[in-house]
Amino acid sequence: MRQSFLFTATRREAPKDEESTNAKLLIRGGFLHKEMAGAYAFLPLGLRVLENIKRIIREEMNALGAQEILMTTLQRKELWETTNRWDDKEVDVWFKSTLHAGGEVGFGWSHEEPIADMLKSHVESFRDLPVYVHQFQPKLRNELRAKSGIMRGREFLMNDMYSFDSSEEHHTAFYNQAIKAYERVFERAGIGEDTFMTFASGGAFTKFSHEFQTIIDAGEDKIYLNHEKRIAINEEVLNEVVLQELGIRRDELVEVKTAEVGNIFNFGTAKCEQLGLLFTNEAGKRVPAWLGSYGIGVTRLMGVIVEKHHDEKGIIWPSSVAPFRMHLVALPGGETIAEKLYGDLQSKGTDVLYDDRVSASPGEKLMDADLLGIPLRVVVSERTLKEDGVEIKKRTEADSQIIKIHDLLAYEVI
RNA sequence: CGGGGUAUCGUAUAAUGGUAGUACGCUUGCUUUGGGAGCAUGUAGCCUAGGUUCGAUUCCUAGUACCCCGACCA
Repeated sequence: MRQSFLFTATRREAPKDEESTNAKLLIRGGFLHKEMAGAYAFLPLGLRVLENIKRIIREEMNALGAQEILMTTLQRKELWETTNRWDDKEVDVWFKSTLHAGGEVGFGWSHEEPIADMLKSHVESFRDLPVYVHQFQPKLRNELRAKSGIMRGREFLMNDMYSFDSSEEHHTAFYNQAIKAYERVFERAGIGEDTFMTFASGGAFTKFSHEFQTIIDAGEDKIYLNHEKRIAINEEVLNEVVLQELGIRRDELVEVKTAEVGNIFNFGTAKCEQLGLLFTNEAGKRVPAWLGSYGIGVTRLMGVIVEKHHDEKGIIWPSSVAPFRMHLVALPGGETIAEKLYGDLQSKGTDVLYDDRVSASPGEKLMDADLLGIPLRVVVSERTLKEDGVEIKKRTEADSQIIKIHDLLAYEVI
């Protein structure tokens, strides 16, 4: 893409109404537009990043055998009443509205109920199970306080997956596979090293749920972690019994601040029983399915990546989620060759942003390149052409090098 | 929802009970070109409603919006 074509502007200064690093940098770079507190629009560059994150998640969920669906944002009051979760006293994040035609609707903050209910139309027998479904759904939550940029919004994108199994054995096996899949997602998204599966409170159905917590200063959670053993415990379940069960001593754990990027939850058969998602088993009996619920805050994940990967100059995208793999920058004297290279790179299929702006000064272009954080910067200028070359510099590194022009096309962009 | 704070050109900010200034941006022109170029030129602003006052962007009250801490959550 030509940068002259991109309608978004970069900003020298962060908006005064943003405190969080992720929002400051993403708005300065033109990735995001703030619509209101807790609601951000994704502009072309931001959308590219978001789609890259979604692609990683989608691939891993597909590999688990989950089929992608898209449920509705509008939800039925009656359905949520069956699980006693319509009342604002039970769920305090509901956005609700009334229909002109009469009746009330809710805006989806979760989709466990609608999905389980929907499956009643499709699951009759043990032969129909397992069913694994996932979706990328905007969630609307009437939070009392939105904060931390896209790490905690009133409107955000979630990947939620649900597993319906016919037996505890199958259910547990899938649950454990899902843990691995989640670890791969965070690894691929560039935060694997600092993301830990964390034992958290399990609610009414099981002892534990499992959270995926990323160490980060801007985090809202506190966990107790043993790096070597990679055991992490949310402070909400930290007690002697749990420590003993996990075979770890309190003094082996350190307290760290984290952000929760994922959560997986075992509902057992209770939720399906409540909702009447029953199937006929081998013995001809009607029994409830085993339900697992698995969430990744996709937009939060993007925020966490920025919090994790930036410096004072801007964002440093992991290449797996970067809006482009290469940033081709034409500086004075290099315009003609840069044009040609852009054409060649495009025909080769390289994912490249080309700074062809004639109005921007060299300094401005270089500052913008750092701010946008594309992994590989390629500068073409009079200076590099004297050596019959282009300058390449990784965003993660301070030093640049000159390579020959014809070598650029063979350069493997990672 | 409890507590604290803020609101001034597009952005970031300053000052002021009586005429609102600066920087960046943007316009136009000339000169420039490897870390947000220079000179000139033009452009554009006091959140809303009440109150106090001869007079309010400024003081007071309320509202609204936004930020932070807490509580709650991907």
